[in-house]
Amino acid sequence: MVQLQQARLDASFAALSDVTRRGILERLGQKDASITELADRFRMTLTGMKKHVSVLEHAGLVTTEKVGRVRTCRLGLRRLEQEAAWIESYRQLWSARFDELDRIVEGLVQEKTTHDRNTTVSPTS
Amino acid sequence: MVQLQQARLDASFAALSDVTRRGILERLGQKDASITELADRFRMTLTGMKKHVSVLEHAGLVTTEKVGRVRTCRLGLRRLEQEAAWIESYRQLWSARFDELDRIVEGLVQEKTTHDRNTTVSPTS
DNA sequence: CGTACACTGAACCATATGGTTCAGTTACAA
DNA sequence: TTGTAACTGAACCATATGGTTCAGTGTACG
Repeated sequence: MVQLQQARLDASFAALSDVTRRGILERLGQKDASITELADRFRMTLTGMKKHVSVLEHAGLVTTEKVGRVRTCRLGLRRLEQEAAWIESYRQLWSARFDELDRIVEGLVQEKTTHDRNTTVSPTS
Repeated sequence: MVQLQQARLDASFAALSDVTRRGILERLGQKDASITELADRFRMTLTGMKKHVSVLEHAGLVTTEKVGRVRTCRLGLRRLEQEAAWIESYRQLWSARFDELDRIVEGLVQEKTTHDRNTTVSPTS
C-alpha cells in the first residue's frame, strides 16, 4: 500500500515535470478539449499529444471519453491531494530542521557570549 | 523569466518523481549525511547515490560541501514554494471547474423539475 | 611511508521519454 | 460512395534516466 502511494507519487510528479503537460492541465481547467484542439494549441502532432494525454490519464489526472470520432479530455477526479500532502509535510520538515539549526546556532552564540563575559573581565593589557 | 520558472518546476518535479530521491530529502530532514551514509541506507553504489544527490542539488533542493574526503549533504534553501504554489493554484482551478459543472448539472435538474411540474399537473389517465 | 577510505569521472547498459512519420481504421458529410 | 477529418498503433529517433563497473584522485591514519 505504501508502495502503491509511492508509485502514485512517482507517476504524478513525473507527469507534472513536463511544461506541456502542466499546460494541458491548466487548459482543461478552463474547458474540456479534444486531442486535436490540444495538439493545435501546443503545436505538436496528434500522436504526440495523444501520448501526453495518456501519461496524464495514467497518472489519474485526466479522463477521456471517445464519442464518435473525437476523444474528449477533461480533468480527472484526482485533486493532487497526496502530492500536496507530501510537499506540505516536506515544508514542515524543512522548517523544523532549520528551526533546530537556528537553536543550535543561538546556543553557540549564547555560549560564546558567556565565554566572552568570563574571559574579558579586566583585560590585563 | 517565465521560462526560468518553468524550468525550475520541470527540474524539481522531475527530482521528486523518484522514490529514492524523496527518501533522501526526508532523510536529510532528520540530519545531514555523507554520500556513503546515504548510499548505505538506500543500498546502492556511491556513484549511483552521487548522481541522485547531483540531481537534487541541480534542482536546488540539496546543497553539499566537501571537507577533507567526505562530502556532506544537507537540505537546500528552497522550500518548494513554487511547487506548492503551482499545486495549490491547480487545486483551486480544479475546484472552480467542478463547482461550475455542479452548477450546470443543478441547472439542468432545475430545468427538468420545472418541466416535470408543468407537464405532470393533472395527468390525464 | 603505506594502506585503506571517500569520493569522482568515464564508460557502459537497459529502459524511459518526448517527439516524429507512416499507415491504417472509423465516422461524419457531400 | 467517396472523401476527409479524428484518432490510433507501430516503428523509429535522439536524448535522458537510473543504475552499474572500473579506474582513478586525494585524504586520513597508523
